[in-house]
Amino acid sequence: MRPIGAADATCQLRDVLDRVGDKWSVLVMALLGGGPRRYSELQRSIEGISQRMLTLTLRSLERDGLVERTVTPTSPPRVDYALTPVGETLSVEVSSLIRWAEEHREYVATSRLRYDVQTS
Amino acid sequence: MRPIGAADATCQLRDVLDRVGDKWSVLVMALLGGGPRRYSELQRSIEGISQRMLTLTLRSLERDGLVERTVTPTSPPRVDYALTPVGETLSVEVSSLIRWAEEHREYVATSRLRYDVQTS
DNA sequence: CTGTATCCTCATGGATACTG
DNA sequence: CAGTATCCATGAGGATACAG
Repeated sequence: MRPIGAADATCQLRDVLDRVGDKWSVLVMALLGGGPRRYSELQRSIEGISQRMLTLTLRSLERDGLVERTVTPTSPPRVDYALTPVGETLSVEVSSLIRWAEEHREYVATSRLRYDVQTS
Repeated sequence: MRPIGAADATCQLRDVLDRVGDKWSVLVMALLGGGPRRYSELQRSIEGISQRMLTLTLRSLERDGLVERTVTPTSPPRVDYALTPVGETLSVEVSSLIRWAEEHREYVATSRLRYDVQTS
């Protein structure tokens, strides 16, 4: 069996997983799954994200062809972000991951407590 | 609408997503989804993981109640790792994420090329 | 074989200030 | 409003050596 995550030319699983696994992409994708959003909406909706990271995250997602950026050159400018068709398919996965996290965070918290007690 | 990822006591989405989003957990979970594995099997199967990170990843997953560790005190010792029932449910999500990555890595690669060309 | 212990590097990402 | 530019701290994670 070929090692998983092998760094050869055909399998750049790592590349894609790294992007999905960064700190903010999952949350951004999930939000855009609910429809297009403006830059400021995203910033308000995502607790704790800095301007810098929101921009970097959106640029990466755009670069990967998952998000589309639309500028309306009014004054002040308006920029909307929306999922591309492929982005939609990823947002489905991502939403289901978030649902898992919500459904099991209590179990995880309890497990951690027990583990920490037993190993201390 | 309450911000997603809010850091209050009831919503520790961040906590769980951080664990899932680290560099190796996803791959470990996916492998264990195929059944119990020995420490050395995991190390061989995951391209590029260091001993340190494999151990840390397994400890975290165990702490979260997602993986169970079984020591057989032979000489040399044998240690098997298996998913817990809740771990199984996560490994399903994770496998489906990996499948997405495999199915779309070509699209992502192409998108990146185009983006880099256009913005250079 | 299955780890632990150190050391050290580098990239992630936060804070802040500034701009069209 | 929607960014960019800079600086900087932190910690994730690799390399290596050692141990039960």
